[in-house]
Amino acid sequence: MRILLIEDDRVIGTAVREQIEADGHSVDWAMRLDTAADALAGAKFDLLLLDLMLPDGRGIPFLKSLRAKGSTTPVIILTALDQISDRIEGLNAGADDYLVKPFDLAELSARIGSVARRYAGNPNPVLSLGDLTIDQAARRVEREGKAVALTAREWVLFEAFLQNPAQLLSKAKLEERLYSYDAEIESNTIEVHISRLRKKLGADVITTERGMGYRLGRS
Amino acid sequence: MRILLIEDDRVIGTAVREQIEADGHSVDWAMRLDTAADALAGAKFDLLLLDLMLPDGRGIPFLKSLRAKGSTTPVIILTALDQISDRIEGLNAGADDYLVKPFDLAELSARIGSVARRYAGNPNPVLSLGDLTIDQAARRVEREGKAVALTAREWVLFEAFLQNPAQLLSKAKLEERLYSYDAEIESNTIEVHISRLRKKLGADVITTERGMGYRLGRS
DNA sequence: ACAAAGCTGACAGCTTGCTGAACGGTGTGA
DNA sequence: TCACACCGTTCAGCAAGCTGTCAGCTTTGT
Repeated sequence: MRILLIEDDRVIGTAVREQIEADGHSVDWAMRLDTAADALAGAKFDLLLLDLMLPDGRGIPFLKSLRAKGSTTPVIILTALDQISDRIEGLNAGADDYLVKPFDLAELSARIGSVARRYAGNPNPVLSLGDLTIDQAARRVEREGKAVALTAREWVLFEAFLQNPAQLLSKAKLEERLYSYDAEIESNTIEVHISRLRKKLGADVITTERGMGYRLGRS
Repeated sequence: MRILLIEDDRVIGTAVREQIEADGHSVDWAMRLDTAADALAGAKFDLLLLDLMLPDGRGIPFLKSLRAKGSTTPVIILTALDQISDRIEGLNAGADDYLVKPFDLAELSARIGSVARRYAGNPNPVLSLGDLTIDQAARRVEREGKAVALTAREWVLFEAFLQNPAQLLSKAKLEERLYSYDAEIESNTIEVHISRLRKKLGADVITTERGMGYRLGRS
C-alpha cells in the first residue's frame, strides 16, 4: 500500500514512517500542504495520514477541497487531544478515521489495517432509493440499472443528503459543504445544482421546503 | 439514541452511564454477556459499548458472533491499557472504535457522537406531543406517523411554543419572533397563522388564553 | 343578549425557487 | 500549442406557492 503522510513534526513523522514501513507499506512524507498537493497530483495513494495543523494552513479545508475534487482516497486524521471540534468537523469533511496524539504505534497499524480493509475486499454497502441504487464508497449512482454520471459538485451535494436522511438542509448548510468556509455567496448556485441533480436522478429525489431548504425524499 | 453498555465494573459503568445520560441518550446496562444477548434480542440499539473482560466470557468472540449474525450496530470497545493485542483484534472483529481505560468522559462523548454521526441513523432527539412526533433538528413534524409540511412562518411560530413549553406567549411576543423587531402590525396575522397550525397539527395543540395570548398544549 | 376577542375562508401581491442559456476557466488530447 | 470538451457560475424570465389582509362568522365572558 502506498501512503502519504502529511505531518510537520519531525519526531512524530519519523516514528510513523518507520512503523508503517515496518508493516510493509511505502510512505511519502510531506511536511506542508502545498508539497502534499504536489505529491497527490503526481501519484496515486491508497491512504492519507493528515495532521490538522500545518505551517501553510489547516488540514480541514485541504480535505474538503480534496473531496470536492472527487477524490475518494481514505483519510485518517492525526490530531491533538484538545481539538475535539476539529475532529468532528474532520469526520464531516470526509475523513474515515482519526487518531489522537500521542498515539500508540500499534494503534496506528490497526487503524490503517481496518481502513484498508474497509475499502478493499468487502463489497460496498449499497443503498436503494426509489429507482436509484447508490454505492457511496465507490461514488456510483445507478438509475433503473443504468449508471448516472455525477460531477464532483453534484456528488458532494447529493452526499450531503445521503448522510443526513430526512434532515432539512438549508442552503447555507449546503454552501458550507461545497465551499470550504467563507462563502457569503449571493447567487443561486445551489439551486442550479439541485436542478441538475433532479434532472439526472429524478424530480422527486429532493424536496424543496420553501424558505427553509431542501430535504431528501418525496413529498 | 439508545445505547447498550456491557461492563462488569460498577464504578466505571456508573460513570459511563451518567455521562451518556447527561448527553441525552438512554442507556441499558448489562454486566454479563448473556444478559447483553437477551437485551439485544429484545430491543434495537443504536450503539454498543463493549468491555472485553466479562465474568462469563470475553468480548471478542461475542462481537464476532454478533457480526456473523449480520448485525451492523456500531460497537465501541472499552479496554484496559495492557490489552493492545485485544484492541487490534477487536477492530478486526468488526468494532468501530475503541477507548482505553481509564478514559476521559469527554472523550467518550466525542467518540459516541462521531460514531453516531458516521452511522447517521436517527441521531436527533425526538419529541412526542399527543399524536405528534417532532424532530426539531431535522425540522420535521409527523402526525400519526405521516409527515406534516409546515411553511417557514408556521415552523418559526411552532418552534416558539416548543422552546417555551407551558409558557404563555402573547401575540406581541410572537410577532417579535416572526418579524425582526419593528413590526407595527395592525392585523390579525398571528391569529391566521395559529389557525393554519391548528388545521395541520390538530386543534388542541395550541390553546388560546383570551386577551392574553397562546400556550402549547390542551386546555 | 351584547360587546369584545378570536377564527377562518378567500384572494392578490410578492417573495422564493426553477431552469435554459451563455460565459469563463481548466484540463485534455491531438 | 491550439482547439475542444466539460464543468461551475451567473443571469434573466417565468412559475409557484406563501403570506398578509380583510370580511364575515363564531366563541367567550359579563
